[in-house]
Amino acid sequence: MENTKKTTIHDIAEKLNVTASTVSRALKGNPRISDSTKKAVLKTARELNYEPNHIASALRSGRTQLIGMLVPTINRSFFSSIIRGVEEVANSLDYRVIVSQSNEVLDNEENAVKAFLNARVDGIIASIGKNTQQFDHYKQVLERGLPLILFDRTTPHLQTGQVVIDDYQGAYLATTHLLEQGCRKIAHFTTERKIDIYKERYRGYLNALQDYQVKPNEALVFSGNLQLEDGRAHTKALLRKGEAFDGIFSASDYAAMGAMQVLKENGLKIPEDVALVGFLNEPFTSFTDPPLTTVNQFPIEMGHTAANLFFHALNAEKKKIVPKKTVIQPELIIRASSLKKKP
Amino acid sequence: MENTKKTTIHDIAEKLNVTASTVSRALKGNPRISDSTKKAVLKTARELNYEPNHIASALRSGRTQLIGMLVPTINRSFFSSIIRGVEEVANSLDYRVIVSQSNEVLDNEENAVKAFLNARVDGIIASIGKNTQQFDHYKQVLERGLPLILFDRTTPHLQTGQVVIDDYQGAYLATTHLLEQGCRKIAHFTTERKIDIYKERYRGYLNALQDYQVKPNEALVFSGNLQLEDGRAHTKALLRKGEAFDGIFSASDYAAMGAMQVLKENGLKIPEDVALVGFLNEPFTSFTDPPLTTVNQFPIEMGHTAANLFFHALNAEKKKIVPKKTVIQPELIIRASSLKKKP
DNA sequence: AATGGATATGTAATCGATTGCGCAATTTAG
DNA sequence: CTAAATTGCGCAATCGATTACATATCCATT
Repeated sequence: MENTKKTTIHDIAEKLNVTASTVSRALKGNPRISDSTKKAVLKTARELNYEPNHIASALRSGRTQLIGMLVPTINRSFFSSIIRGVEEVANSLDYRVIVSQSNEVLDNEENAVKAFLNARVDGIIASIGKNTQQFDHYKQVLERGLPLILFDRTTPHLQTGQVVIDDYQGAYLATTHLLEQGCRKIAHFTTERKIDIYKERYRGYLNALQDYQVKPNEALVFSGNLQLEDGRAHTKALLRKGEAFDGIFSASDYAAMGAMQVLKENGLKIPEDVALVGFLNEPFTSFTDPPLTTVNQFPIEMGHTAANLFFHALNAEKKKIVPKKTVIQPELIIRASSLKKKP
Repeated sequence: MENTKKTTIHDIAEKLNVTASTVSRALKGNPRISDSTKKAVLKTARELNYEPNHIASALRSGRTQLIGMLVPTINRSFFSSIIRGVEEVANSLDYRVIVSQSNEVLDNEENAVKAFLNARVDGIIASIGKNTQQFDHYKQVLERGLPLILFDRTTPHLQTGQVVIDDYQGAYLATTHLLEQGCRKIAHFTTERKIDIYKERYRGYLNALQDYQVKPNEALVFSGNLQLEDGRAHTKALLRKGEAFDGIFSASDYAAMGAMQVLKENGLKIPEDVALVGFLNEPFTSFTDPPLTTVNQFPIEMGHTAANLFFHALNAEKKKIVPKKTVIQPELIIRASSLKKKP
């Protein structure tokens, strides 16, 4: 209904016999404009159902109020929760979030960043691909002076804001918990991937063992892709080898789930025979039987933090702030899969 | 490196001694430009590392290459998968996707739509809130002549493109499957919500019973919010009442999960004593014990379809096309929770 | 009365690309 | 060989808001 034409500041200006610049200033609360005209402008703006054209504003001012957000996979709980967290903060500040996914492919990653830049986003929040070793596309972002915040999957090759959880601590908590439950032969599922987070989890595992005077056993450490099938294969290998084990700390919930399946198929009791701990708090972990003990990464909070860092960097602009790195402390969610001693 | 200044079509024009309009046309492949100048333009564009400014283009042309996507909750598997599907198609056509979430709150929904319009998106793909009964904000989108595609949660109050799954058929398949497994006293978990999809599932349930000459029993139908706790409560109520039942078809996986928990807690065997079928194919359903039979809604494909409808509507523009409604056929995923007869 | 300084608003360029209109130059038709 | 059509490109306005700079008015100061 009403006019199909959108009203612009010129329409308001005409109606009030002032110029568009006055209207623009009035709408922005410029102190050089008298209160009376400000009021009048606001009033007719409302009457004419004025809505600012962000595109025109963006062209002139160079600020689009858009954040480009790049994740490996949109439809994975961890990432979609982070998107949610970012969206919540961005929305409250009248910013909007463009999402793209890389599917862990460098080419997609580069194209997405380029598309973001062409869309003239005000900055980028991203988690880098598993196999990405080349960071020129991100460097371009920084060279343009745009804020870049990395989360979860970060790299030391980029001097910029980062949000990660303390993977070491998460793994340490998980392993310590197994040790406290009486486990002494604890297997670990990890990956060869050159991502720091898995190295950190491995380190946490080793240090926990050390702190309990348990000698690490290389035969209990398995490397793969941390998917369900990997967990199944590792567990079968463990059983086949006859290597004694009474606990498994998997760096991924999926692999832990694979272990749970194979253990149950072989008539082993969880946690009595083998206690099990995963990592990431995937939504399914509370629904397994027994429910899976895991490490919560607080993804929504991670999204909030990433967004806050983003806006901090955005406001600092040229002031050359030192890139901030925020480390979120994980939480061990203890469920039945590892709880031998009833409290 | 290089210039910090972005190169524009004017820079290219200057270097070639032509005007910006010629450059613009050349880049767009306008047939009125000779092949030789086109080649020259392309060449220097590459040399100068030219990247088009979408904002400027958007202001003049009125097309932003942006799609506003509104979902109730970003971090739910069903919705994030649809976002993924939309993003895939949009990306391949050089469109970008802005996401927002309503959290099922009308106010958020209205604000998100308004924000999309202010960002001058080329159209909107949305799933309406559970409690939304007021559609003026969507009508404004249509009045502006922008494409609006609704998915999953739709309404007859809006004449526009829609993508839904055949909820009736999904429920019919599910219930028929239980009947074929020998169940005759099948409970149903549903909701009072005024959303068509649940009514359709109820209808599918009833019709399947009818086709098998099973008389519906009102005492076996439970209405709630379809969350885990609701499923638990309904199942406990069933057991308490002593109402005999040998199967449950839940309109949600979460409620089905609640049922599974309570049944197991009460020493009942699944599927021998009670066969169980859910709806939605939540990721956790394959990890429960026993794995949960459920109905696949093909969310990624639904996203693809929504995006395709969107672009169809976008290209049709003023040609006043009849709003298309696409119905996706669901698939029953049969797992151990309902499989009494081993095939 | 002349000068200075606020205060309030106007002028016009600008952001970068797009596009209707116009006009040469060249080709084709008759 | 001239008129008409086509080809290739320039001119300039435009999208809507922003902003550096200029200007006008009014009051206060000396």
